[in-house]
Amino acid sequence: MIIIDYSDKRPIYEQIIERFKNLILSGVLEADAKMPSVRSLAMELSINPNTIQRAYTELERENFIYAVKGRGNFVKADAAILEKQRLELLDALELQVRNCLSKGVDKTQLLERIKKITEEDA
Amino acid sequence: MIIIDYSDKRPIYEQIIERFKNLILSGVLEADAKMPSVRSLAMELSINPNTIQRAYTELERENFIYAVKGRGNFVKADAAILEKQRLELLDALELQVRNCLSKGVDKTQLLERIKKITEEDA
Amino acid sequence: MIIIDYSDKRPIYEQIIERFKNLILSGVLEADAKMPSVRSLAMELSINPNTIQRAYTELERENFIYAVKGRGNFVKADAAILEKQRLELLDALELQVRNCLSKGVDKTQLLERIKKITEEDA
Amino acid sequence: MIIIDYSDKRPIYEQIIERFKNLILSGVLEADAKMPSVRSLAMELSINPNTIQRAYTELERENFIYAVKGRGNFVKADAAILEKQRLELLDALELQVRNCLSKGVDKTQLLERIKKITEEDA
DNA sequence: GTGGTCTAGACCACG
DNA sequence: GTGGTCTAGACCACC
Repeated sequence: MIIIDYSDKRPIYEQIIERFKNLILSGVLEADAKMPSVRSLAMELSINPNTIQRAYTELERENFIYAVKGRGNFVKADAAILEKQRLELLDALELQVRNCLSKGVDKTQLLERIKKITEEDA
Repeated sequence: MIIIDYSDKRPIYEQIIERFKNLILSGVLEADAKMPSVRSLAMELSINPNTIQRAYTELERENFIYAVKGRGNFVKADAAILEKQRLELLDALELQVRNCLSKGVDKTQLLERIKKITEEDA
Repeated sequence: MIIIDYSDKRPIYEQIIERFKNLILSGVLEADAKMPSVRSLAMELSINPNTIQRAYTELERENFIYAVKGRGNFVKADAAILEKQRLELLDALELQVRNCLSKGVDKTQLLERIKKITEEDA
Repeated sequence: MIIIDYSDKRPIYEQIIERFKNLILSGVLEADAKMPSVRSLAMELSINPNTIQRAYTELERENFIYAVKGRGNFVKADAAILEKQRLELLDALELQVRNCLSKGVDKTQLLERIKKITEEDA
C-alpha cells in the first residue's frame, strides 16, 4: 500500500504522509478505517518506527487521522475536511499557474494542455 | 534585483537561481546582458561568495548563462532554450493537475478556476 | 448518560471521571443516587470493565462517590465537598487568567469578554 | 531562561514550547532575536538535542519562530501573529469559564475573583 | 498489543 | 557550527 522511493530527495516521513493523504482523499481509505500500526508498518517497510510515528503525528495534526492510545490510528476523513484539503490543492495549483504565466508561458497553450488532461480519462 | 527571504525554507542558492531564471524567462534580462559579478552580488546581499558561485554554476549547467573567463557571466537566453524551459514548466503543471484529479478535485471546478486566471490580466 | 469521544486525546477513564463529576456538580446526579454498575456500564459503552473500575476508584478517592460492598457505588455529593470542588475550579481559572495577563492579553478586553458570558444566559 | 520541571507530567518538549511562547508573547524575546542553538540548549538543559529539535519544529509550525539552515532559529513575532495567539488564549479562557458555570460555580463569585486579579498589579 | 516520549549516536545539506 | 532526518533501542500509559 505504501511505497518508499529512496531516490526521492524528500524525507521518508513526507513520502509516507503524501501517500496516505492520497489514499484518504481518493477514498481508498474510508472514515474510521484502521491505519496500519506504527510498528507493523515500520517492519513492513524496513524503516524505523519513529519515522512512521512522525508521519502519523503530522497526519493527525492535519486532521487526516486520529489516534486512540492502546487501540491504533484511524482515518478521520469527514466530508468538510476532505473538501478543505481539495481547495488547498487548487490554491497551490493556482500559484503554479501564475508562476508559469509570469515566466512567459503562452496562455492558450497552457489552457489547451490542461483541457486535454481533464478530458482524457472522461 | 535579487531578494533573499531567510524565512523561506529553500536554501539561499536555490532562491537566487529561481530569481534569475524568472528574470531571464520573463525577458527582464536579455541575451548577452552581463550578470552581476560574484563578489559584488555577494557584497550587496551580505552573503558568502561561494553561495553566489554555486548559483551561477548551476545556472550555467542549465544553459541560462555562460561564463567568459576574466570577463564575467552573461545571459544566454536563446529562443530554443527559453522555449524548452517553458515546456518543462508545463510538464510540472501537468503533473500537479493529474495529482489534483487523482485526489478527487472536481474537473470542471479546476478548469473554471484556471480559465479565470488566464483571463484576468488579459 | 456517558459519551466517549475516541478522537479525544485524553484516556477513556479520564473522560468518564470528568463526565460523572459534571453530572454530580451540576446536580443531575443527587446524593445517594446509585451509580451504574461497573459491568453494565462497561457493556453499554463496549469498553473494558477495568476502565470503568479505574474511573470509579478515582471518583471514590476524590470523594465524589462511595462504594458499598455487594451493593454498588453511590453518589456522595454533600454540600461541603461540592463547594470545595467548585473552589478548585475557580483556582484553576485564576491560574489561567494570570497566564493570559502575563502573555500580554489586554485586561479590560479580558474582563469584558467574561462579563458578557456571565450575563448571556442569565 | 528555560526551566524543566521533571515532576510535571507534561512531556519535556511541551514545557519548552510553552516557556518560549511565554517569552515571545510577553515581549522578552523580540522579533528576529536569535534562539539558542539546538545543541547548546540541549547541553545546557542536559537533555537530548532531538527533544529541543521537536520543540523548535512545533514552534516554527505555529509561526513563533523561523529556521535558517546553517544559521539558527530566530523569533518571528510579527504583531498580527501575536494578536492571533492572544485571541486564542481568550477563547480557551472562555471555554473554561463556561465549564465553571455549567458545574454550578456562582457567577458573581467568579466575576469578583477575576476582577480582583485584574486590579491587583495595576 | 497500541501509541507517545525520550536518549544516544549518526549522517547530510547549508553557509 | 547550524538545523533536519534517520536509526536503534528503551520506557511509559492505556486498554
